[in-house]
Amino acid sequence: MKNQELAAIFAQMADVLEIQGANEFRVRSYRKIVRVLEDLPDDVETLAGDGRLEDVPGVGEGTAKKIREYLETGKIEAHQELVSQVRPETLELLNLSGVGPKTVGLLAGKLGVTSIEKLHAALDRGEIGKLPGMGEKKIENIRKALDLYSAARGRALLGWARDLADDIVGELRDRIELTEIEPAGSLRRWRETVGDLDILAVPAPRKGVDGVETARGAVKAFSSLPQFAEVLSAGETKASARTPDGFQVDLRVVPSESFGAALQYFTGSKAHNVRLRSIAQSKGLKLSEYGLFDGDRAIAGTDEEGVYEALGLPWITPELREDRGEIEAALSGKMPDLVTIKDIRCDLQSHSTFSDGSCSITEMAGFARSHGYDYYAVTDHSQSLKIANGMTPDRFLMQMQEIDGLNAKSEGFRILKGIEVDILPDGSLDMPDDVLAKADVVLASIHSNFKQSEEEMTERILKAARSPLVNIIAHPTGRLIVSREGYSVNVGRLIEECAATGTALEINSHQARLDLNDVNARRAMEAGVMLSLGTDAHHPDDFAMMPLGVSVARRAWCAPRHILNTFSCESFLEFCSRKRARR
DNA sequence: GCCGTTTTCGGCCCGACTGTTTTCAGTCG
Repeated sequence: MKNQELAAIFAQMADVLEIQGANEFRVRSYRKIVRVLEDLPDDVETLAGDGRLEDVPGVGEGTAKKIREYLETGKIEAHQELVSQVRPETLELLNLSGVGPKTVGLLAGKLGVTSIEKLHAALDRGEIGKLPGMGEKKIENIRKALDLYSAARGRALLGWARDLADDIVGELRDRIELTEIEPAGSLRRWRETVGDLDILAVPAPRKGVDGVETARGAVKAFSSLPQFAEVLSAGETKASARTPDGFQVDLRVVPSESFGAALQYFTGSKAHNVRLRSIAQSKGLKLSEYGLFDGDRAIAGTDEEGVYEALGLPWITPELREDRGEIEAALSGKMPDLVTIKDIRCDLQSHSTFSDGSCSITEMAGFARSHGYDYYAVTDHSQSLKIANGMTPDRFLMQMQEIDGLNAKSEGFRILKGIEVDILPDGSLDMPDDVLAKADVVLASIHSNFKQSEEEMTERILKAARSPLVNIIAHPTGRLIVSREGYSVNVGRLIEECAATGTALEINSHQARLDLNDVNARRAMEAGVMLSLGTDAHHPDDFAMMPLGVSVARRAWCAPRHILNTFSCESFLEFCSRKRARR
C-alpha cells in the first residue's frame, strides 16, 4: 500500500509550508489529505488505475496529479522542492513535544535557530524569552522536551507497561467509583512494545452530582497518582501524565453510552479500524469514537460487542486486530479458537542454581506447582556458556539424578529433566549425544558467535534442528526487543526444516525476547510446526511472564493444539520421544 | 489546496488542553 508513503510525504509538505507561514487553509488541506490517506480503506494505486482518485474527499486536481506522479516516478517534484528549502535538522525540531511548525517557523525566522544544537545555544543565551508568546513556562517546556528527546526514549516493553497499567487501574479504583476502566491501545492488543498508554474510564454516577463534576473528579484522582513524575495536562475529560521514565499515560473520561465505541476506537489498530469504518460506510453507517450512527441516531456504542454486532461481525479479540485477515475470518464465521492462559499446563524453559538461575530446583518446582502447572522443565545451560555457569556432562547427570529423586517423592506433579544446550559455531551440540539421550526434553539455542553470516548461521541452526536429540529450538532469532537485533537466520528455511524433522520452535516468553515473534510464529504454525512456550525463568517471579508468551501465540492465531504446553505430560513426552525414535 | 442544490469565488475546521494573553494561538492525538 502506497497510502502510508504518500501520507508521510503530504505531512512533510504541510510541515514545511506551515513553517514557512503559507496560507493556513492550504496547509489544512494537505493535513486533511494526510488523514484521509491514512484512513482510506482502498489502495490509491487501485483508485488511480480506475481513474477514481478525485472521488476521494479532500483529493482535488492538484493532489491527484501529485499522487499519479508519485505512482509513476516514485517522487513528487513539488515535495522535493519544498523539502530542499528547509534543512533536515530544522524539521527535526518538530520531534520535540510541544514544539510545532509555528514555533519552529518563529525560531528559525527570528533567531536563525534551525537545529536542536542551535536551540540549546539560544536557550543558554536567553534569547528565546524575547520572542512573542514565549513565556517562562513555554521555555521550561522546551527545555524538558529537549531532555526527553535526547534521552531518545523508545517504546516500553509490554510486560513493564502492563504492570504499570495494572498499578494505575488498581490505584484509581481504590480512589474513585468507576463503572468502567480499561487500558486501550497497543497494550490491549498485546503488542510486544507500547509507545504510550491510553486508559478509558466511565465514573460511576453519583446522586446530586452532575456528569461534569464526576468526570472532573476522575481527572483529579488520575493526576495525583504516585506513579507520575509530572502531569502534562489535566482538563475536564482528559489528562496526560508522565512516569519518571518518561512514559506517557493518558486518561480519557467518556460517557457510558460511548464507552464501547471509544474502547474499540482507541484499541486500534489503525488498519483494523480503517476496515471497520469501510464496513460501516458500506452499510450507510458512520463509526467514530462516539458510537455507530445511522444518520444522527446512535445504534451502538455502549459496548464493543454491540458495535461489532451492528456491523454484522462477531466480537474480535484485541490481539487479532491488525488487519491480518481477522475481518475476513469474522465475516465468514471462521474465527480461530485461540489458545488461552488457562490451557497452559507447564513451563518449558527454566533455569536453576545448576547454571545461572537464582533458586534451587525444589524452590522453582514449588512455585511452578503453586502456579497450577502439571509439570515443568528444568533446562539449564551447557558447559560452553561459562558466564552462565553452564553444566558439564557430569553435572547434568547429577542434576538428572536429583530430579529423579524429587519426582519419586512427589505425586501429581512432574519435573522434566531438560537442558538448554548450546549450538556451537559449527552446528554441533555442546553435550555428548549419549548424555542428551537421557534427558526428557532437549532445547537447543545459540549464545555465541552472533556475527556469523546468514548462510553460516542458518546452516548452524538447521544442523541442530536435524539432530534427533533436539526437540525445541529455543529463542530462534536471538533478538532482544529494543536492545539487540537478532542474528541473521533465514527463518523461512528454519521453519521448513522443523516441519520436516518434527522439531518445535520456541516462543520464548520472557518480556525482553518474545522470540519467535507473532508474525514468524504464525508462519511456523501454518507450516505445521509445533510451538513451545517457556518463560526462561531464572527466578520464580519470572513464571508470571507466561501470559506474554500466550499473547504472542494468540497474535499468531494459534489454537491449543498448536502449542505443546497445552499437552498432558505424557503427550508431551511422547512428542519428544517420537523424534528420537527416528534415529 | 479543496469544494460547491450557497458552483468558479469565498469559505473551509476536530475537540481538548495549555499558556500567554485579555480573546486567542499553538500543539496534540
